[in-house]
Amino acid sequence: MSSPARVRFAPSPTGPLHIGGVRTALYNYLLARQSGGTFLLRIEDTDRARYVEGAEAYIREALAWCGMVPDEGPETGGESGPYRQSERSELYEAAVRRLIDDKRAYYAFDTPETLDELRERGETAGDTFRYDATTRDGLDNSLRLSPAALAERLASEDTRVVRLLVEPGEEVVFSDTVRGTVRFSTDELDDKVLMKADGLPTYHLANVVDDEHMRITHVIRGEEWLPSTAHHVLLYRAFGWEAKMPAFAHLPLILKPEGKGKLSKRDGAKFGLPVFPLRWKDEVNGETFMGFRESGFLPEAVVNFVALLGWNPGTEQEMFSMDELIQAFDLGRIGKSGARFDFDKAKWFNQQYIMRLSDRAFAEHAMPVLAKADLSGASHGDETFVRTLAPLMRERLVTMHELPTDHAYLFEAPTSYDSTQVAKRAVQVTPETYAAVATALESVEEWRGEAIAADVKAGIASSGGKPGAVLPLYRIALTGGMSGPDVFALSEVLGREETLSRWRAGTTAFAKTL
RNA sequence: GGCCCGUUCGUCUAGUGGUUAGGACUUCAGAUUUUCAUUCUGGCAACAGGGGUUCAAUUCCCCUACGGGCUACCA
Repeated sequence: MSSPARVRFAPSPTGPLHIGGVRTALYNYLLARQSGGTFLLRIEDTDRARYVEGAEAYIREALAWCGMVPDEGPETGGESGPYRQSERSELYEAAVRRLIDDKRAYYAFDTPETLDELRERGETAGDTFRYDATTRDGLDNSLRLSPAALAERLASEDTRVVRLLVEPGEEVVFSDTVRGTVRFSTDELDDKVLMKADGLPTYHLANVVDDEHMRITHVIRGEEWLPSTAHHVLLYRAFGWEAKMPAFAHLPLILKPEGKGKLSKRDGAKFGLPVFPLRWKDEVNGETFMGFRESGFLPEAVVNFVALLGWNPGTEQEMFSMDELIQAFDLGRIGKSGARFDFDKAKWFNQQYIMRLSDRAFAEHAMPVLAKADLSGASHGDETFVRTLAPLMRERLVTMHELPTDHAYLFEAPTSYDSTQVAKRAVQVTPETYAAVATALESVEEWRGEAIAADVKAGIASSGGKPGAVLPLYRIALTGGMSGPDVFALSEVLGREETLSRWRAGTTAFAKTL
């Protein structure tokens, strides 16, 4: 076991956390738990324009649902707080001042419009404009200003940003736990903005400063950050923190179920599947995105599924509890290539977890789903009743959602019958047999599956009926169709009265079809 | 376009300088279940292409192709 890791999950509250974010959080969490370390949540809310109300609460709830409660964070507090970047401004200001004093950063007064224009012009000329050693001298920044001129400029109303001074001709080399040695030439790196015109830091600055101040040991994040890691290394270097820089691990991205590109929130609607842990409603345009939770998924299944997207233990084990994941997880075994989001596999995991639920847990998971379902009668609100359903239903549900939809007959009498099946069987059955079955049901001594089966079959035989025709009808009378659990076990949980009532209603209807 | 990263069955992946290239999902067939599901058995199905290095490459190197990411005063 390694020394205690201090890791952070650092989302930006610009919307709901999608499944890729869940995985990033999970890997951080696993490393923390495995090493006896600390998992912190840091909210990177430095972009005021994209800030979304409710996103932070969503993130917290999603993490909690998945069983990952941060040890430190905006809610829980901790020794490294505050945990929202918007509340840490002094730290960034001090850091930036230090960089400027050390001539590792400078003020730039160029307006966004000027820069846009330069970029556009570059594009038409066939090359890319970059704010760097080759261009900075011709731009509006403090590098060539005398101290007096700069002071005057700073006192003015002009907007200004602070940029990192990147020296050309150097090589930035760092080691990534997933990718190995990665190299960048500073010739390719631009003078990244560190402090925006609104006085808030950019991701790059805030991230490095916070990771240092929070004594983060491992930065585990998505692959989209790999290119900018070069800048981050430069920042660590500029601050003199390079020796205690955290280890980096850049995770491969999660790709769309089909087609090209990384998974996006639109893919949920496009493919009719959830890509978020929890449902999310966009308050601005009213759009709703489905969540795994609301789609009837168990958090354990989602965690298990997501854990194996890009990581594997090297054994053939696929089912992992959180504790087992903590035991088995290994940063070094994370794959390098992007993993496609395979919803079929997610469903399979869910089915596996539902099968392993105790009767009680089954009912606990089913109740909220049933409460929202449009079902008549009261049985679906009766937890004791729902618990008796567990042994019959556990092995035939992929998600809990199917309980009130595909298996509504558990809670209410069927409103229609599978007519082709009925037509095929009803001609082979006499009214005497229908009556004999009803009598048998009435006289079953002990209302239990085996006894019901024995008596019903005896009734059919005594009336000269064919079991092969009657039994399917018995099922149809109870459920409306041809699928579902063992009919006699079902009869048992439904109770004598309900079973009889459905049988009578069914046989009446069957007789009419002749 | 530039930079960086990647490429084993349809999908997630294991794996090795010499293997019948393994597992899981999906799918197909069969058995069990007078239903469905589960379970079991079996089948289809992969080392992107081209050059090297080597007695031997899926494995090591190079190139190409393809895929992905980044290229914002967004993260």
